[in-house]
Amino acid sequence: MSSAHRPVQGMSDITAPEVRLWQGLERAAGATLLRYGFEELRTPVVEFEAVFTRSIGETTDVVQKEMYVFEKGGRRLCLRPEGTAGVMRHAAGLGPQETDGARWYYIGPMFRSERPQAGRRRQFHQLGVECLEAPSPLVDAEILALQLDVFRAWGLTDCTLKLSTRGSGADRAQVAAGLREYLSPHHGDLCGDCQRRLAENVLRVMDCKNEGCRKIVAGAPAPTDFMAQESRDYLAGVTRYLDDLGVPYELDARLVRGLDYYEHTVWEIEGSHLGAQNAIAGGGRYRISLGGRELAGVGFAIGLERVVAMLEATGRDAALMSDPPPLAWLVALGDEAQQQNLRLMQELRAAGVACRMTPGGSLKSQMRAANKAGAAWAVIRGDDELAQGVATVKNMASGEQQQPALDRLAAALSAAPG
RNA sequence: GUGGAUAUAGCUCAAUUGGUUAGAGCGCCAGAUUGUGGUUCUGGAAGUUGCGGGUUCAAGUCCCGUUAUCCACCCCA
Repeated sequence: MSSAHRPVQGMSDITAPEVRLWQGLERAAGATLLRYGFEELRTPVVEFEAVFTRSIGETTDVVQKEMYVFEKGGRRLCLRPEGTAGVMRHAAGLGPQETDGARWYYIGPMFRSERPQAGRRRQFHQLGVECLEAPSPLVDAEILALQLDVFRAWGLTDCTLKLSTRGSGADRAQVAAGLREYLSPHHGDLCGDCQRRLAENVLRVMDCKNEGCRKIVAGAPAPTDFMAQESRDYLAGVTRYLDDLGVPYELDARLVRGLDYYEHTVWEIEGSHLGAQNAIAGGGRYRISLGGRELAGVGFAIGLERVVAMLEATGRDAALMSDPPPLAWLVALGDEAQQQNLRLMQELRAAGVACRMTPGGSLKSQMRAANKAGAAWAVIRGDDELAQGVATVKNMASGEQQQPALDRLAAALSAAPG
């Protein structure tokens, strides 16, 4: 395996038959999203670096060490590491009457320069939605219901919704200060990572897998204890609507969302059969200032590689894949038949029949090619057929043969193979 | 960015304490009395053992470096 024919580290080709699963995912999700009034928005993969640094946060790992940044024409550009910021960049260029109540979804590749592992690629794909309606627990609940509806459309019902709140911008400082106050006396007992987190991102300490840290964290006050009543009421509103809709969820005060723009409702969806990276989606309410406009919305992003992995691990991938149409394989005996088959093949395609041919070779090798490709029919023509104006049609599964006239050939091949 | 494991034919894997020309299964290609695929039989092609150095009479095997893959950490979908 030389590097000449290998993709870049952490990026991969998606080939048949798996690519048909990807097509099925898009189809099923698109149908669900349309019922919620979402339109697709396709934004560029390349954006100005500032689009992300300003919204995701200068100090986040995504910005500091994971973005593919480059300079072109004196401008700092980058490959998008996530979808929300680009959509908000688009929205910032519109007037309020165009963004108010806007509902967009996107699907496409994102790029983060991390070390690949199970469920983590440098180029990965997300399906996300952004909803710019006026902030309300009702909208948050609806978007959560939508997300689970998308998963249901994919046949994924064994997912766990973990829900929490980040509070308002003002709350965040209170939470961080409150948790630091509790954790600081235990500084020496925390793991090395957590000693660093204590200064940089206290919430992450709550999420640590280390045994000793977990014990300390177990006695810690909940982040919500440091939030304003208003923020707690907002979360209570979301859960009330979720209860009403019969949407199951788990409140998880230790849930951490890494990007700066989140406020209030945040969530994560955990899948199964996935290894260490078991979150298949994340979302929340956010507030982003770009181009002089402040935009508030709620949305989520689904990691499609992880969804694909889960579908494949649980054997539910086949249900989403549409079978390719029955294939007719044109087989020629002799140059004259070969030449006429090319024209016949185009006529059959125009009539809606999927077909291919082998550009030469013995009858046996052409038949072998037909079999290898999984063709439903072999359409054989030699001097006899040309003279009689017919084609010999062999059903590859049953071995049965018939000889329809050429004007009835397309009809014969459109019928389901026996 | 850090750590562990791995790297031999298209694929999955062998190859004794370092010892002839690196093998097998599957797959691929061709043939088995003139125009028929799959099963069977016969034959064939296919490898700079990831790459580069080193040790040795001798390296797929030992040592160093490097690249990639897988897994985990940090972080995140």
